[in-house]
Amino acid sequence: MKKEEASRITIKDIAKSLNLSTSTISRVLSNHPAISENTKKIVKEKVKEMGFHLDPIASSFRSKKTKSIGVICPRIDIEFHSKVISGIEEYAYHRGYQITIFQSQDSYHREREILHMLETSFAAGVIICPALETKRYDHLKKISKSNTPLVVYDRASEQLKASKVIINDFEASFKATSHLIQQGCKNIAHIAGNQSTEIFKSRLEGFKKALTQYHLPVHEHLIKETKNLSYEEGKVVAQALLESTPLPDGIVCANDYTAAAALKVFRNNNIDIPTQTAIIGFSNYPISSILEPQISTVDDSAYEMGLVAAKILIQQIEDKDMRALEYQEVILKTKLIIRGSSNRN
Amino acid sequence: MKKEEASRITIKDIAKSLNLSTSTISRVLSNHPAISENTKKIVKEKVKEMGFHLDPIASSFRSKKTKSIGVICPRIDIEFHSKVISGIEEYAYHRGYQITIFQSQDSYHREREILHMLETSFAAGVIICPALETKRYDHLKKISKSNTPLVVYDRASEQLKASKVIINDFEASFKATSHLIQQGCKNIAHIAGNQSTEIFKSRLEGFKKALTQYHLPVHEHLIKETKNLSYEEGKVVAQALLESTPLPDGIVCANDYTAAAALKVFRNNNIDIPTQTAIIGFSNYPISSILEPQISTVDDSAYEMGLVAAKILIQQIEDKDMRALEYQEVILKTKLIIRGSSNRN
DNA sequence: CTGTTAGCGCGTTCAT
DNA sequence: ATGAACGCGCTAACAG
Repeated sequence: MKKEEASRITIKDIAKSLNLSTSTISRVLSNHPAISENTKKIVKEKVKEMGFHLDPIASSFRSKKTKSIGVICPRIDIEFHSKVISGIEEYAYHRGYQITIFQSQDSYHREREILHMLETSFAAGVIICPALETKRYDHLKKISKSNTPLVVYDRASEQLKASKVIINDFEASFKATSHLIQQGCKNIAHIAGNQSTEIFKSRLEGFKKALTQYHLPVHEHLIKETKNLSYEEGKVVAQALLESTPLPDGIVCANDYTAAAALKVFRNNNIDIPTQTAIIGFSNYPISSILEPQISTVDDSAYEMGLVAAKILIQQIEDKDMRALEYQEVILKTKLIIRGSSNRN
Repeated sequence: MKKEEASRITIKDIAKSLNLSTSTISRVLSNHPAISENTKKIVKEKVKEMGFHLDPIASSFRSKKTKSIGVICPRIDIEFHSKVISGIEEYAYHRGYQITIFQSQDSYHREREILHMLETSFAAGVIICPALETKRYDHLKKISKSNTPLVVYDRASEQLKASKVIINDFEASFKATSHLIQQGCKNIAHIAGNQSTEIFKSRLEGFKKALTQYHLPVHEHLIKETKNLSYEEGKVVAQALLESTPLPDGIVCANDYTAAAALKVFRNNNIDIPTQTAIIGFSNYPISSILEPQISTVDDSAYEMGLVAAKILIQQIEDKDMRALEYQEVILKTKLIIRGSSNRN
């Protein structure tokens, strides 16, 4: 009695049962052009009949290529990143790629470690939002030089020459500020993010630019920097703003948590929003549409950012012509969402 | 002139440079017992000196084992799941595992497809929160039988015999309801989740049990089922509750979005929260602590759920004794978080 | 258009 | 305690 090995069906098995060579099977399975329509059909039928699937590991081993995209973000459970990743996964899935996710926890060291791992495991490509701690970019350049396509999203330093998907934070903030000015605000404050991060610098710059453009003075004491734009920090700085005279009649916040905090602190002190002070946030988080009044904000296109990041990455992976390019930058549209907290009409 | 191939260093290279065989190197690298302390030391030094790393693909190819955990969830950008995944990643990372993430989009078909993929790519294990559509579990049983450890989290049907990490939804809801009763509520409503999902059924059951335990009547017209517990749906059913007489003096909501909606609708109609109507939510989402008054809720230990899921999965992967077990269930503690929306003292 | 041949880098016998 | 030799399943020259 032969022992019935319940072992995996291989390319060899179909080759044998069809009196063809393994290479032919392999070629059919990888859509090689030089294959007759007829054998193509026969092979595909047999493959289905026998329920065969390529062993992806063996395949990667041989070709030194995988279908796996490494994604590195600071933390997965931050709304913005989870939306981006959702977009990446959705696009990648339909293109037959898997995504492997890592959290840098905003640590430069951990980020390097992960990148090194990805390099030695033949990741098809890497999508990354650099850690806050990251100020040098040689590890990114290194993986890029090792012929692994790289796309950076959101926090993309200008020093870093690599493909990027970003929003125009400067312009978004400029638009938000201009909107408040158009609502009649003349003494506008800004709750800013950590100024060691470029996107928050840009938001501050956009804010200032709008003021000067409309010939309004920039008051440094109305610009409050925070460490991480948390709700709690927001309350502290909002309290400080509340005590400045004259009272700011508008606040541009670098995210929705601080906007929510400002809204709460001001309302608790009987300042009417938006007539006495108008408020606008940034990111379009769920809370912004749940609070009363709803908070105006800038939609940051997070899901779309992930979609596009995956798209240009896969383009670079699959299209050799694209590899010739140094890099490409995609700037996504942002959308001003005007709600009760700033609408005086 | 020799061509300097910048090719990967292999186990062979260190073998040669040390006059040892490749098997010895391999053994050192996998902590084989039958190796002298001395050669162990020598090899390890050389490995470090040459900056060598095992090729994980070749290694997987040979051993039919990977260090990759497949994670399937409905959507990544739902707060609960992003927290769970964050916990999984954190634990897995420190144990040397990578996580590959998929979204089922609550589709049974897509879930099957992913699972099949995972099976043919030798995933070390799988962590899954089944899709809403999933009513049959043969695909899960199949992968489990194929010797791939499986852990289910959150939505774990009782029919499904597999390792699980869950919270006791029944008890959590019971506690939440009891709390309202202790605050003096006697005519309590429930905004329920989709009753085709077990966890939401359990929350409804826990709600009913608390009422009967305290000898309060269960009024069916005060139980409002929703499709997906969205904020918008919450507003609709809250409006309906507002119009019922007598007015409910307490509302137990199956999540925080509907609790936020109830809060808003009731307050807009000048019902004082919590004195006229007390409200409690479920999940401890950020909004619950930002609204005014803050919403009482039940913390669902999402991050910890991920941590534990990864832990018991890796245990089953690495410890053969654990494989002998049919399965294990872990029930996590939930914590009642009492805030302004229900605290009448 | 198709077959033949030769490994990829590693883990694992079976020797010694 | 160590080495020699084999082959996992597949792809990619090179032929023909």
